[in-house]
Amino acid sequence: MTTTSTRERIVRAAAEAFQRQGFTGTGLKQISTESRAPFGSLYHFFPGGKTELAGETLRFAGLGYQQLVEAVWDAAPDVVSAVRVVFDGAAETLRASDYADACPIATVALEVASTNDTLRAVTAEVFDGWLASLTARLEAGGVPPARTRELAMLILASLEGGFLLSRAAKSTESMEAIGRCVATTVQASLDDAPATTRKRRSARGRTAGPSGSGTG
Amino acid sequence: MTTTSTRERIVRAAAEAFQRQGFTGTGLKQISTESRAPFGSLYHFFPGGKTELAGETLRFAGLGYQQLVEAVWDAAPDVVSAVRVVFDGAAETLRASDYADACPIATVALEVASTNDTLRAVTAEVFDGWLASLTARLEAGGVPPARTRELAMLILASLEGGFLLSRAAKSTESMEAIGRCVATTVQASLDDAPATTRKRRSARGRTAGPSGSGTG
DNA sequence: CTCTTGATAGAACGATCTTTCTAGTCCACC
DNA sequence: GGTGGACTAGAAAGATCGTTCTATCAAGAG
Repeated sequence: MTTTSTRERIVRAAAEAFQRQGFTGTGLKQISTESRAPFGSLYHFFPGGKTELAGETLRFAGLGYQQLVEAVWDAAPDVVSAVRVVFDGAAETLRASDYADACPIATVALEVASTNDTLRAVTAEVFDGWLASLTARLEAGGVPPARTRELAMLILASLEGGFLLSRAAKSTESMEAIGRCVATTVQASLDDAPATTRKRRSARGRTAGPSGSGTG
Repeated sequence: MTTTSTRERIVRAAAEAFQRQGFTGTGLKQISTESRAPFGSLYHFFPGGKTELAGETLRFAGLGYQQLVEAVWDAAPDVVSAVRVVFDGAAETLRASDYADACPIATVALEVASTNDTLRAVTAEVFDGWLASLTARLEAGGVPPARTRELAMLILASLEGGFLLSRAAKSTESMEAIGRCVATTVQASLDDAPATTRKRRSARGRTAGPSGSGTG
């Protein structure tokens, strides 16, 4: 209990702080306070200091967000409505948190891209994981294999860009509009596919139903 | 000469530093050193301190990037190739700068979104200007007015997301793939348009020519 | 000439940052 | 039942941060 508890509280508090204030904008003292962990414990669990803590935090938050998106995606009846639900969910999260909760690693990723190669590599790993997850789901949903990876990149980039624009404007208009555009593009990739490659769960006229079933 | 020189050197040095290291990651001392401006001059020209300097820097860099994109866009023969050229140009800039030069305000925008409402509002203004510029150019290029704004949002968000993914991965693969996807989507919006609304400069089979003419 | 004003130049200040270090506490295990 | 290792707790150190302050300089106005 104790073993996971303090360490996990630190990582969770760090994830939240890094997400909202970035890497350099977050002090270890704040993490110590908000996690109710003694200051010395930070360096006990993460001897590598702030960089090691941030690395672990990015992996933790990255995996958590991936699982969240996967749960929402897999509950949707087809890839097109999955895209819609993911973007609408992102918009809802933004609204509910007053535009504080967005991508847990994008802010840090941009900050460290040119200043800390260790952390940059971690963010690249996380994004790669997300892309692999999206690519697999697109292919399972009937998107032609030749297009799954570039569409996964489009979805992820648009989502990240949507977070950026929505947070700046304090409005989810862009996130919702972008979601519609991307959903249309994914739909088009299904229409282009030869009929033989289409699989179940492709969207044919049916609109997104309520996402009642699934992992929740 | 002297009047603009020091002040402008400060803003330019700040723009570069903020772009690469973010807001909290950049110290005033560094800006003073790299601009070869006396430290006192920073507070002479920007009595509001770091926030005022950052605000001016964001507006300056935002306008500069807008004009750069507009020049590239307007040199293209149609909207679809304009999108391609913009994304390819972004990829080229990333490569040429070893993934340091990307969007001049995205990093700061994410950093300050939840911590500094003054600067957040400035970033929102800049993005609004970019969106207005893109929207006008899409409409002039024959995109149905009902879709220009959401497509402008898609283009901008995808470009920003492309910068994020490309910088993290130190590869322009994503930027290029995303550009192709977005170009296809814009093309589709032209195909959907009733023939009467199509204007000159719409892409019909012709591919992107050399971008010889224009503002340069 | 003096006075004024915009700009230069950097010292000083208090706060905060990351890292390191030294104790003290708790508990499992020999 | 004492001993070792994991964890707690926070002080100390050394650097850097943003801001403020004073002093100097250059040049045009009266």
